[in-house]
Amino acid sequence: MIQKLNKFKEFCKKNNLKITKERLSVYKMIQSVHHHFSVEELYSEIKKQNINISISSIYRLIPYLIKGGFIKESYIENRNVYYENTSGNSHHDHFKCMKCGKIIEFCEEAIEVLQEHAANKYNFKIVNHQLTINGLCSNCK
Amino acid sequence: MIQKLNKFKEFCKKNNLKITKERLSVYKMIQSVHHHFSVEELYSEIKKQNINISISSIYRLIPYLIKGGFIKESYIENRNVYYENTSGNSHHDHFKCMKCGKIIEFCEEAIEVLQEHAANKYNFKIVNHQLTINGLCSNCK
DNA sequence: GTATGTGCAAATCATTTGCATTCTC
DNA sequence: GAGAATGCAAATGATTTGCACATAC
Repeated sequence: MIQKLNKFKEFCKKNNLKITKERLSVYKMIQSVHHHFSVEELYSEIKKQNINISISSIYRLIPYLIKGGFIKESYIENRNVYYENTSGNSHHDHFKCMKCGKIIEFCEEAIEVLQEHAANKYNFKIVNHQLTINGLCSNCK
Repeated sequence: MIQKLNKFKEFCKKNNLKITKERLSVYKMIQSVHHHFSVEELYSEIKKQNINISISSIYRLIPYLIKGGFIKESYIENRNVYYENTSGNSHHDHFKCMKCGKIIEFCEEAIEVLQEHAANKYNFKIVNHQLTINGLCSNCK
């Protein structure tokens, strides 16, 4: 935990970002949220703890958190962008039920291998990917 | 061509949608656009042909076109949703260069097979999917 | 002390909606 | 002729930005 916090502090220093209580509170919240979150959700969670912060500060921090590899864009629902903590359990993709809206995570190791294969053909260097499979979940189909 | 147009007309009838010149002009434009398009782009293309239409009418038609399987959401760039004509060449996925923004289409048949495999495990019925691989293209890496 | 970060309120911008008018069937 | 579709202008809602004040280093 402390190690992670230090990693974040290091990152700030390297990028000439000042370590402020606002930034720390966002970072800590991201570590404690176990699934996907939108900026709006982060904001209200932090507010619940009576910590003062403006939503603009969160928006301003997000690009740095992505750049530093702390979070990544996970999927987009309606017009809301959802992020996820990258340090969580390994990579996964999503099934999204078109009827009830449920999001199911899954992991299929072999898909990643094929992606590498495709990327090589195009001389493309993969950084990350997003795969969302739309359809009907077991309850709705 | 005519066959396709008839397919659209059939669809309208089945769904109690009136066949208007606005809807036809949108449909025709979608058939003639060969790659990805946003609503804004569709709108300006149609305008270029001196056809009168309001952008709201396009927005109102999009959900039906998706429901009817004529187009599908392809990817989201910044805050713009891009669609593609589903009747075009077979399914493909996208590489997106994080530096220059270039979008490269690719197709890796075997990935689809693995998706089916994963879906079976979860008793999930696949309708479609979106896979975007982010990274660096050959010029930028 | 200076440059950077913050909160706030106003601006953006894609998309949606209300409503009066105009069409399709 | 009735109900649906359209265009327009105004509303929405997530995100961004300008600016005066506060803070980190």
